[in-house]
Amino acid sequence: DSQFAKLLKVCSDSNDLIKGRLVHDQIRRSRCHDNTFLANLLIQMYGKCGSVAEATKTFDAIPRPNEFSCNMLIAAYANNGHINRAEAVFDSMGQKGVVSWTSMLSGYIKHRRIRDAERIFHGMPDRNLVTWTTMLSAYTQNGYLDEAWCLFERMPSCDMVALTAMLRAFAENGYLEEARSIFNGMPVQDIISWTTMVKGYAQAGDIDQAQRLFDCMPEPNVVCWTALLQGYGDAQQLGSAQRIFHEMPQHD
RNA sequence: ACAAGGAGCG
Repeated sequence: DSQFAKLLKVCSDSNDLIKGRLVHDQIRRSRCHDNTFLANLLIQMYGKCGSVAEATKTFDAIPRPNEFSCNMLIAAYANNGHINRAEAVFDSMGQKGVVSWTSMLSGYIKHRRIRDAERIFHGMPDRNLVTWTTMLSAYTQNGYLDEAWCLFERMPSCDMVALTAMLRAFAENGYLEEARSIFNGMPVQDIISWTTMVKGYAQAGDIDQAQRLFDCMPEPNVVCWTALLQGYGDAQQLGSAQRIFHEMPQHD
């Protein structure tokens, strides 16, 4: 059954509904057919693949759904435009943990219901780092830089995810120095924060600074290369873009 | 063992 779990995660990650259904068939015919753990992963897989009907059916077939089952279903609904159904699941839960609350928060944000998100955020019994960062992303992804910074300053703790979200918000709004100071203040920069900073310079039109930072990167991956390439494209420096394209390790 | 938050193209 850990093999099934691995297969289902691959299907989820690659949005492969066809393969996911095949795995589901295999599970049904195996002796793990009543395994709640696997059923939960099936809900997740169907949700990621956009099949709300099958996610619902799988959930309904679980004799005793646990908190994971409910949270997977909430996410499946919220991510596929059924916020009202997500609410119904949420309301039906007896004990609502911080993950359930945060999943609903995330659902409202994906529907751009920022006011509802704020209401949930302030009304929650508990908030953890993910909750705070989810609320932060509501602001950063919708152009509320002041609100984002205000929330960021009040966060009890933060990590790479929160720092990178804030870094991007500064960069996108033209505050490159503030973005850079977050970048420099990170305990250790990872590939995503590097790419976000490079992209920030490129978007601001400072392609030279983007290139300089890129040159300092320990191990640029294809995402970083593409971001830089796009920066040269936007800057109309097609010669440099071509050079970058040929310098890329795997240019396909 | 499984759930919620951060990067480019598609």
